[in-house]
Amino acid sequence: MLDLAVLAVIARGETYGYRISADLQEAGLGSVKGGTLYPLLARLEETGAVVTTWREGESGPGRKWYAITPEGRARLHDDGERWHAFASLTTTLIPDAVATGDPR
Amino acid sequence: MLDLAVLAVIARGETYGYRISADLQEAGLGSVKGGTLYPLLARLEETGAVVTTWREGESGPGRKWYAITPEGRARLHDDGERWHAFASLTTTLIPDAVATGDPR
DNA sequence: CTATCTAGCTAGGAAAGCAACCTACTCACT
DNA sequence: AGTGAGTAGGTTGCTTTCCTAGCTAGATAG
Repeated sequence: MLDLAVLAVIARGETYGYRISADLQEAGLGSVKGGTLYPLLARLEETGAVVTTWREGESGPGRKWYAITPEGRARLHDDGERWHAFASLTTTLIPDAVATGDPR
Repeated sequence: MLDLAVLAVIARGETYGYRISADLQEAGLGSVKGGTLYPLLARLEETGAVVTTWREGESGPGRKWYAITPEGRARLHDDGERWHAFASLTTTLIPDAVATGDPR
């Protein structure tokens, strides 16, 4: 699922790992740790959802830039819909149950 | 997360493992396997979210009935809200990104 | 008497996340 | 000159979760 969120961030424009982490945090998804993010990004690259280019930093260390591919965009679209369907299902199932037997 | 869905099903009324599995399937969450469900139910019981009573079957094998506790209901309420918030965040993040750069 | 359905459970392995740690570069302050 | 903070990338090892596969056992149908 996090894969999807990261892919969504990359889809908004070419970016790099450290900033993706900051963006996710800002979006309210909490701090995604390095041990989570970098293996995840490597998976996205392996499966062809993104491509990377290394660029030396004018100031600070070099950055690995990630750009989404057409395959990545297709995956974002499809998995996004499946995620949406799943989220809808659960968010109806759960409050229903809370209401059903809630004796307050 | 599945914990939450199972807890939601139990909250609708006392039930047993095999039927929970069928209910989840019917709800559209796919078939939850025994190797997933029974350890999960054991966790729910260990953490006090549910209590169990064993009843011999009039027809067929005995069944272990699961009933939700007040603690379980509180957890369903709290975790349900957190899940809802999370689902809302992601479902806005993802279609936004799909729309942003979609060049069809 | 075997097959199938109901019902519960275990064992083993794969995947994902997390905490902790490491490298390396830049800049500011001391 | 040295220390610390911030930026940026990465690895290692642990734990949890889920799945596949299998087991036990009662009831029922062929």
